[in-house]
Amino acid sequence: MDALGHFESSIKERLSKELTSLGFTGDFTLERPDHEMADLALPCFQFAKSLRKAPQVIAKELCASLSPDEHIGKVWEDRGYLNFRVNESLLGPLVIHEALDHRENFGRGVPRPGRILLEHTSVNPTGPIHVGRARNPLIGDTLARCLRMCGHQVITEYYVNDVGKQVVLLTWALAHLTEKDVPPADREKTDYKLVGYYQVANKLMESSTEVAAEISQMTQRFEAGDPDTIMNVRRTVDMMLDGIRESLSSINVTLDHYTFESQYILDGSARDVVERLKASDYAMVEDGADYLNLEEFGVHGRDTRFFFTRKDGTTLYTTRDLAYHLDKFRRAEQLLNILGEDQKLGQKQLASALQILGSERIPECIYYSFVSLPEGRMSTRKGLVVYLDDLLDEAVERAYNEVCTRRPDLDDDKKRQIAKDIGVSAVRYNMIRVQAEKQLIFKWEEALNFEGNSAPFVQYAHARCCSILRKIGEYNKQADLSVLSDPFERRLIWTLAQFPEVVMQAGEKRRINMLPIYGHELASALNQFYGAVQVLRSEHQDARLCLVEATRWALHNALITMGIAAPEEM
RNA sequence: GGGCGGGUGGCCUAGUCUGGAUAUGGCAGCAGCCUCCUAAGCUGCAGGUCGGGGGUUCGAAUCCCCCCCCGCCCGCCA
Repeated sequence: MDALGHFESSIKERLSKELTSLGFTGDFTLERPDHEMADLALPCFQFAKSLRKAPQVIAKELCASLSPDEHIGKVWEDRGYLNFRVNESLLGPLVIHEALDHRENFGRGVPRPGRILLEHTSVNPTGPIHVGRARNPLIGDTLARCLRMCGHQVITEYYVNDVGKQVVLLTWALAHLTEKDVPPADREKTDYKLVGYYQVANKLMESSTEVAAEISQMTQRFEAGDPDTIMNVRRTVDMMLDGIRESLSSINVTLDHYTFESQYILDGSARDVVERLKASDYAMVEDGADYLNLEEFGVHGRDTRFFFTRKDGTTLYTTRDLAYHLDKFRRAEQLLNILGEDQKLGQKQLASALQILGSERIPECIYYSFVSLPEGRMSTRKGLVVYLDDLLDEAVERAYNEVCTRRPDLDDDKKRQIAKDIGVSAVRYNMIRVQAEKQLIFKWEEALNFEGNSAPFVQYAHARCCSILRKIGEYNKQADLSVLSDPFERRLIWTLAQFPEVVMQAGEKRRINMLPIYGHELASALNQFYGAVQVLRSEHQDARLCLVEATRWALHNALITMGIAAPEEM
């Protein structure tokens, strides 16, 4: 357990004893109020009824029976609350040494059993990734980092949609068209180039019955499981994926595995799912097409019918997704999916079908709302779209201009490196700082914010720590830390002490937006300390250096957990 | 029509699961702070019917009911 946890549980235990002797048994809440007020607080209103005493009286009685000890620094009563100040002469040294000893691992949880397979991104490989879709990899990658920091073993995976008319059409296009048939691409990247081929082929298919027939035949061969056709399409998709991977990599997202949907046609497991579902009590047939009746599973109205084959007997996307989930459960104990909010019904149906198939586990899903533009929903066809690559370029360029005006002393390579660290991070931070369910309207000025609640703000605080530490070189890490007692130092220590708990909560509750919130809070505490307290050449230099370095590690680790660079200079 | 999710100062947002003290920050605005460890910073001011209405409670942004607004879904597509 982390330092703060020891304090909290010790105080809670003592309270529990005192409450029992007053006649109260059961659970109670101990809260962390605003730090100005107290470190921990016990609202005594919750005991008033069963003890038949006024809250103020209870608080006073508890206060009288509790004296400061190893963990309690101060205890007092205030309008029905029992307030605590933790024993700061113990907490400070404990937390600071914890950070100084563990450095990159400060805040890391103990290893936990069981593998988590986290599926994220999984965008259809039909074109470059746009900012609407980018929310998925950013949430997924950040959650993966966070869970790993918590001590979990996490495998990340992209489920590649290489089945369907769109990708077949694209494959046809690559076989029958050349560069001169298509308009020039916006970028020298495969995902941009392929879009032109797709558009031209799509027009051809609409105007020519011959082309349409060829594509239809290809699709049929594909669904019949013809290995050559499937591998051919897969090669096309892989080209598209190269471009997507490049974009993901530029925002610091990489995935462990890519699983192709067509695999479940090739290996017959989608067929197995069909056979097993057909044999179930919930299976029905309409006009040759099979479906499940999910009325018993709480799926209402028209949605109760969940089709898993076409009338020609071929499998559907959802059937293959079932095979995929059964496969995933063979590879991991726990499944996590990051999905757009449009997938909710499908996942409900999928979970029901998994139960029918006898699976004891279902995936846990995290849904996010779509990112739209002020003009409306993003649409490639309407040209209402902002590509991730363009956003990143713009962010890095703006960051470069900022670096040039602020740090003319640096050489150009250094400036470019810092610009990249800052620009990319600003975009990442802004996407993950808002809870996933909230709908997001993309605005350039917000996405490129470098001040206030932003990545550069947190990075800047980290760079400030590094700058101080760089100037001093060696210092005495065994300095007496009890001298750290002014309000800014105490505030910083208190915030620092929260870090392990924040990582744990962010991971376990799947609320990664706690990370940027905390990062901002810690950076803010450091900046206030920095403005008010002299470190170098001060009376308490070494003790303060310990605090600065401890803060440096917490900031560093918070940034890395968010997938954000932690530059030592900016 | 049904289901799910969101609604918090001009704008963005935390807190809602697990009810508690003056509702968290940021942006924009106004007023200050660089002979001193990086001013991407700091200090101060101003700005709020927590969508609306009922209810439960000693106490509601938080729980329950009704309503309003916004988003998403309701294909033998993927």
